[in-house]
Amino acid sequence: MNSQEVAVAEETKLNSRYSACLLFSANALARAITAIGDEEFGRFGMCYSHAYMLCEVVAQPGITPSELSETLCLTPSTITRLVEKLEQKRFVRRESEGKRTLIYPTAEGEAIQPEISQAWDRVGVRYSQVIGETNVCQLTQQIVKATKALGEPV
Amino acid sequence: MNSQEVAVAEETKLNSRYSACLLFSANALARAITAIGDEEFGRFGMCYSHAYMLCEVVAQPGITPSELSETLCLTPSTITRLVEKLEQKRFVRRESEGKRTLIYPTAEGEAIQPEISQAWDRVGVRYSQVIGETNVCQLTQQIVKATKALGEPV
DNA sequence: CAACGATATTTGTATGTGCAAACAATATTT
DNA sequence: AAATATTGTTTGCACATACAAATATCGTTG
Repeated sequence: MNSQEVAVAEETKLNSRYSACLLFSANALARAITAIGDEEFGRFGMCYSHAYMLCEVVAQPGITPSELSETLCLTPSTITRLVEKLEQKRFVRRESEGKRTLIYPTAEGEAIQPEISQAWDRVGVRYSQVIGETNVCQLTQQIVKATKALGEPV
Repeated sequence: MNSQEVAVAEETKLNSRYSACLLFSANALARAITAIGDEEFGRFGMCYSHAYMLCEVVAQPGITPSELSETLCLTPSTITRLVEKLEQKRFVRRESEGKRTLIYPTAEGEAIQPEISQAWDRVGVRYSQVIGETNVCQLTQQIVKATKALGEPV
């Protein structure tokens, strides 16, 4: 909290400021972390979601959008858009099977996946440098816990 | 981590999976928290950023975009867009002063601000219900710390 | 087996956000 | 005092994401 925020906190309830703070810092953290990711994956013309998605497709050829939606914590429609982009870059291809869609890596996709993995490693190193290795684990665990709690029915 | 992710983790380096996990869960958390906020502020046709911005403008009439950018952890261009929307809703007005722009609340803006504050309270209550009161504080502190660390020059 | 409900995916539309460039005004240097 | 650099704000463009509606297919029930 900066001095301005503290001043505001005195006028209103501290409790609500905390919520505001959590909301903002959670988004700010996500943006800051994403920035590091995008910096690494930008050279492939990807964002972190594409990068993770490609790894999943290589690891599980024939994976469906629904499964990806679950794994990536993203809406099916978002998955479609991400797959489109990856398809346009010739890293994956789609195959219709009934009402489902199976997603397979192309040769190019398989070829580039190791580089993507290396980029993930670099991202990890950079997090640790900035946040501290133990903090990364703690933070991740706490965030995962909170996210799970929020994901459950209220 | 679900069973699929665990399987993947065994194939690649665990370390890099942790980074992936942090990146994703940070974004997932931000989305989940934002969803609660938007639910409360949606009735005003606002997102949480508008809501917080309006509170800041009421608290500090004549605040500039730069200052808001600092407080809200958002890019100046984003601030411009948010102010435009708030202006269009007649909650704030802009006044040019040299190269700066001063933002003032309108009467409507001042009138609605208490309702917004109440919405912030409700958001806080809902967080506590789901995540747990003590966890909210811990999580917020840890996130703020990490965000600050990431904001500093590397 | 035909009809209807459930599930999987895609498309249309909208939004918050950021980057880079364009302005506009102030500050600094020569 | 003129030229140049710096600072503050806005605009153009792009992107990840979500929601709601439209399709398409599958499963189930009458």
